[in-house]
Amino acid sequence: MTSVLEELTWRGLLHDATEGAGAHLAEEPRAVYIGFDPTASSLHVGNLVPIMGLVHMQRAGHTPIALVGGGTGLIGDPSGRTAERQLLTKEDVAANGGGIRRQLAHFLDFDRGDNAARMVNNLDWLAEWSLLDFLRDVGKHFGMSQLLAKESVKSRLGSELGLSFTEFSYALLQSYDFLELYRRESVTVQAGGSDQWGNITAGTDLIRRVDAGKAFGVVFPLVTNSQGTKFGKSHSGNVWLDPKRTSPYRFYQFWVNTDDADAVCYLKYFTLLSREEITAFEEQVASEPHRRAAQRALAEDVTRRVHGADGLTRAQQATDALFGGDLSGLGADDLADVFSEVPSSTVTADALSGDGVALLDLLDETELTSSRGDARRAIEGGGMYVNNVRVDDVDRRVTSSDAIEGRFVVLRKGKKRYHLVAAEG
RNA sequence: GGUGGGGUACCGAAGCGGUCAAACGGGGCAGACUGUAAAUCUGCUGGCUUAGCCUUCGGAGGUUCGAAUCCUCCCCCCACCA
Repeated sequence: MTSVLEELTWRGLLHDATEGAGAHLAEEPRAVYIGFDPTASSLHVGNLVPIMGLVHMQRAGHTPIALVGGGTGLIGDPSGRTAERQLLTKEDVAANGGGIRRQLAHFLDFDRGDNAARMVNNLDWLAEWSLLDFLRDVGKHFGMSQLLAKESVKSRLGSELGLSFTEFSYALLQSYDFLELYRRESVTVQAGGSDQWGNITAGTDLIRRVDAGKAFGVVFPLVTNSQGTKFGKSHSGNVWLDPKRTSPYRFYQFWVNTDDADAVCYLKYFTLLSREEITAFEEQVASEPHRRAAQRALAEDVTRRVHGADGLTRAQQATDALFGGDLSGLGADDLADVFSEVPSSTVTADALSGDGVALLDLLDETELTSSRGDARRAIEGGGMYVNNVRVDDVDRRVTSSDAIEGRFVVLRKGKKRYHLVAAEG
């Protein structure tokens, strides 16, 4: 058995662990679980740390169990939340759980003999409880002073937004999940983000009290970037693992754009590269930063895992074409291929004939600019390009002579944001 | 319930009868330099049919030639007292 906590430690993935967790995990194969909130039908890059946590557990010989909070998702976890949550419907939760399982399959092996990953849904056991039984059998073991002392509860009680009884009860449900998994699947370790520490230790306490059992908790750090801003957001919002929500191209670009200061850290977090390989990249970042070898390796590794070799290839082709600069060598078919990853809109071929259509009108149909005033300013500021040629006239018109092979016009704002306009009809 | 302070654009925060689409800072966007990085510097940052016009300063009325600024009522926050 390799020591999984040692592995997590050098990768910077270990934030805290309950006493004895390291020895417990080093001793023999265990079952480890992490809960995922089914608030959306897709996971996003913010979930990658816990996912990688499970990956490391499986590689070390433990059995990873992903719990989808079908029951708890109906309640909502107050941890790290400033306001009461919207409640999800049961149908939402069920559908979202299915999406999450498909994505986890890219990371975890669900077929591997001894320690295949498993997926469980806490709705399966939480739904069976009656309120009276739950209060008698589970609630009885929780002291109010301990519950009130939890950071997530304290901060919400102090704020004007308050905390409903529903969300307050969340810790009981999560604790009970741990107990249930301890009993039915012999799960002895729960992992999660550092914000889950309170919920996890509440679970280990419950197991000790009710079953006199030993259970452990391991938590990962919250990922930040060197700017101290939130990780996992791009200009278009969350970066999702679902290619329908975030195209492989944009996903790849998200990683390529990682700061130098964060690149090595992210390689440790999000890839399975060895210590030696990562050290080599660290040296490259220092000696020849302009090559951006670490960022490329990071983007390549993560994109391949999430979107497959095929998705990676398409993302890289698009990148080469777009950042190579010159579009003139590309035919319409190449363009269509490359830009399949990029947002697009259509215009009728008729509209482009003669005087064509005002660029401002064309931009109205895109998400490149938020208003005509915004579009005007972008052009005046020299930040707008047609077919990679800077536009210097606010009243620029786009005609059929701009359309490559009569089919496509490429709009670009700034260095990186592209939009493809297809002529139809 | 009483007293005092306050609600201004994405956020923080000035302004307290005209020169206010509203200082300044942050954030965001773009440009320059670079390496699709960071830092730095520059410009922009309500909408539109853009030398002009329209809608904004908690809400509704009012005074005035003219209101974010004055008055009335209402709503909401904060502090202290009860």
